[in-house]
Amino acid sequence: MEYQEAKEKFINTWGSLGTLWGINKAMAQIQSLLFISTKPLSMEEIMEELKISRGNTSMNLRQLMDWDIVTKELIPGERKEFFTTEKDVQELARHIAKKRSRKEIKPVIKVLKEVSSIKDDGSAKTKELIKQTKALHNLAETADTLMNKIVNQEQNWITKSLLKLIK
Amino acid sequence: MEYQEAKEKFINTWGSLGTLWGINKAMAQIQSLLFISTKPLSMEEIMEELKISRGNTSMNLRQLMDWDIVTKELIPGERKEFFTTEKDVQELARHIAKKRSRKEIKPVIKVLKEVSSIKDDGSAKTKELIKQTKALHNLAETADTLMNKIVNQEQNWITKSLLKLIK
DNA sequence: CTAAACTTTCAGTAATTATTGAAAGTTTGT
DNA sequence: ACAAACTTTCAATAATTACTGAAAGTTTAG
Repeated sequence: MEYQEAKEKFINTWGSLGTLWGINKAMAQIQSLLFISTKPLSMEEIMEELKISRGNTSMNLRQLMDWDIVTKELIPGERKEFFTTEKDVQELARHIAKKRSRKEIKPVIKVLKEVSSIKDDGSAKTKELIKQTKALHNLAETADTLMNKIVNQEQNWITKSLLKLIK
Repeated sequence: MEYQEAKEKFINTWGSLGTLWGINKAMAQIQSLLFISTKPLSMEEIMEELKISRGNTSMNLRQLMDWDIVTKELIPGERKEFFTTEKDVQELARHIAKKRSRKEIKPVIKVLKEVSSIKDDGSAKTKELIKQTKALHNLAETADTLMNKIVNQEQNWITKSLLKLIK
């Protein structure tokens, strides 16, 4: 496989994976393009490479910056803006986990807590609702905590020793 | 909050979470309905409760069964089919993790391996592609392994001791 | 201050994904 | 074997989500 083919394969695969997990394709592709680029890229270059419009590029770059995954790079003497992505996969994972945890998981955990805290009126239906949402609340909280801890670099020794332990 | 309100809140929240993570709403809602039900439900009952069509119900039930999350229950004397979901959250998580790992993560890991194995032609671009996809491959494999191990009940003692360790 | 160089916004449109409903298919009791 | 009771399939349609392109906005150099 040649460079160009490998590059396209990577960008496409990453794009489809994104789609499957609720991340839009263009966003995933822009990120992956930056991820393997040797230098910061301008909007022009991204548009050209991925064959997407200016508007689309702009909006998705913004969201990537909002996720703290992509940053603007100002190159002296250049008027255009250039973009880079976090190149360290650990950091990358950390940012994504943090964002999705805060914006998606935590609110659900909150609802689970509320629902599982309704007054037990003694009926079987209510008992079941409480029991099951409690279990789910517990699982969600555990998974969320675990994910955040694992992905947090300061505690990285845990990950390492852990992996040795269970692999 | 009364039972009915709590129930609706739970089903809706779960449905939206599903959507966010690439699982369709009806599917997530059917599962959550069964999850808090005290008895197996018929297609009729599910349709009625969630206000969705027969076709939609049928297709999503099939997919849930395909994921081994929902099973048909044959009730003696009844001609209709009834459905139940796995009630144990650990089991539930295990089934979902297993399925998504096999169908979505593993294929991506394979591509990452291929791409990161291209011949190094000495150019900076190629070197970067190889380096970055290798790092990603490594992360993806680690995360996938970890998730599967954690979620696998046989090794559950690990999860427990792990949680004590890091919480 | 002005114009060129660039970025953002957003209404309109396209693409994708989910849902319906009715016809076709299947199973079961008699 | 027949028909009632039920489920599945799938073409049509609706709903959602993503993308475009051009107008509006912003920044910078002179």
